[in-house]
Amino acid sequence: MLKKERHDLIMRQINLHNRVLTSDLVSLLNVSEDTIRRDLQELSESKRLIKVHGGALSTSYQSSFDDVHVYARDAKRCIAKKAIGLIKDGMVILTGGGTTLIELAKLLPPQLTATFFTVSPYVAIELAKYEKLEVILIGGLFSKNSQVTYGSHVINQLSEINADLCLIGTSAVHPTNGLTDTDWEINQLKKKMLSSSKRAAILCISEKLNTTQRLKVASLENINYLITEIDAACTELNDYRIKTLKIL
Amino acid sequence: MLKKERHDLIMRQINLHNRVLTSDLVSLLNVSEDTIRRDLQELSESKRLIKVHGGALSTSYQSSFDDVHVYARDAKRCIAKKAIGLIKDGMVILTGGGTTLIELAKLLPPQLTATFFTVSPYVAIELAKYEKLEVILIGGLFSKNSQVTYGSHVINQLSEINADLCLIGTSAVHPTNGLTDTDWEINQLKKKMLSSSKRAAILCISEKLNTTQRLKVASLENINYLITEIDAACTELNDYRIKTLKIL
DNA sequence: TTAAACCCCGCAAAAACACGCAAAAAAAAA
DNA sequence: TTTTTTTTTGCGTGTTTTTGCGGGGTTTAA
Repeated sequence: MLKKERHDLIMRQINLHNRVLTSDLVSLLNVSEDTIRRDLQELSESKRLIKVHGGALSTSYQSSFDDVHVYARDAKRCIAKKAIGLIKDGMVILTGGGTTLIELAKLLPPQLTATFFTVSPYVAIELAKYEKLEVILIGGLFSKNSQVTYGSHVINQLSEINADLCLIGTSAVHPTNGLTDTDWEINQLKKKMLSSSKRAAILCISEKLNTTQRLKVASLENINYLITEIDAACTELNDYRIKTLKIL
Repeated sequence: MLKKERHDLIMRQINLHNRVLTSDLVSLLNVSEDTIRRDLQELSESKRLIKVHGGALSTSYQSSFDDVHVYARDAKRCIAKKAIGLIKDGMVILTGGGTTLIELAKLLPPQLTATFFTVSPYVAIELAKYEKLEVILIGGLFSKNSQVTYGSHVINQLSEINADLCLIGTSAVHPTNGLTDTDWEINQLKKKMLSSSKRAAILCISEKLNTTQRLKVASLENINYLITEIDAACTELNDYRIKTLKIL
């Protein structure tokens, strides 16, 4: 059999089943493991599949949301990196949705071992790319606006969770008004998320500082970390310097 | 033999089998390897075939590489359209994951009003684009392989659901072995999904017909609809014609 | 911890290939 | 027809590609 044909058959298997085991290919194609491994290596190098221990995966799933334009991506990445500094091996993390959290999910250290609960399918999909993470997607009604799960079912499940750290984005932060939002259901959700975690970090690009929305989620006193893309020492953040809130 | 005749014979072989081995041509035409190699070289230069190590391929041999991301997409869309025919306003639908289901989610009629339960974040994201659909993402552990939620928590939630129609893809279908799969957890999940619905439809591209994987999900008797991209009257499907199974 | 499965690396044999050369064949010219 | 020229072919030789195997390391699951 020609090598190209073999590659073709392998790709067929991958496209058919989304994943394939090296051992299955060995018996299917009647060649040695080494040959299969070398084939997978090559196909992997040309990005036609993703090689993993014991076999290979389809690329089709992995590349769905990569090239979406993200507003202020650099700022969000900067925030994400700071937030990642809070995450240690073995922690249980609870995350909300939003582009900043998705960026964060893309920038985690590859060898991190942790448990992530999230209400965002997008975040879950990104987190699932890390071998060592346990990812739990909290289920419930799916919000068309916020693209997260919400509603009583989600709230119920959050009651059973006690995370080490909660990471959420926000619509608005204000020195006296604290954390505010526009949507009542999302508001409820964030409140519950905060109460389901020992510590909470707010990820917030600087232009949302000093703004207020209609519905209050939490006071600054209930938050442990405020993370923006600007330097923690910057005077712009002076109004937020209270004892219980660490600015990163 | 004239060179031109040889070339014609080589092309005939190529057109006949889509591929040819150098060694086969040597014994077929009783000339030296070098001659064959030179012929293939020439034919390749005039783009009549594609030369590869060990032989040559037809130019019309489209490797599945060329359309990795859209592999069998047409087939899947065809299947999706047939499956959509089963969906009526007001129904409660339960869906699994997989590319076919994602295609289906993209092709729904815009004004459909229905409730969708799904274990796939991808499907949920697509469904959320329809104004009139209620989308419930069933939460739980998120499978890195299958990209769906799974595990006991999912199973528990499925216990509380009684859908009108369950739509799932499959790894393999066989006339006697029925529905089979490779992953134990996904296996459990599919079993439960089937039992959580009044009717069940299997979405399956024809290449998966007559194949079997390690673990049994269900017999054909437990399935109500088998949907492939090929015509329902096609003889290829004869082995699947049992009273309780409608082929679309 | 151990056993099994998986992976990586380098080697060596076999297969495939490339290139020059000269004989053979074909074509062209005398 | 004979001679010359061109083309084609097969062979020898050396190179590259492919493949299986052994040894040894790593990962995984019990």
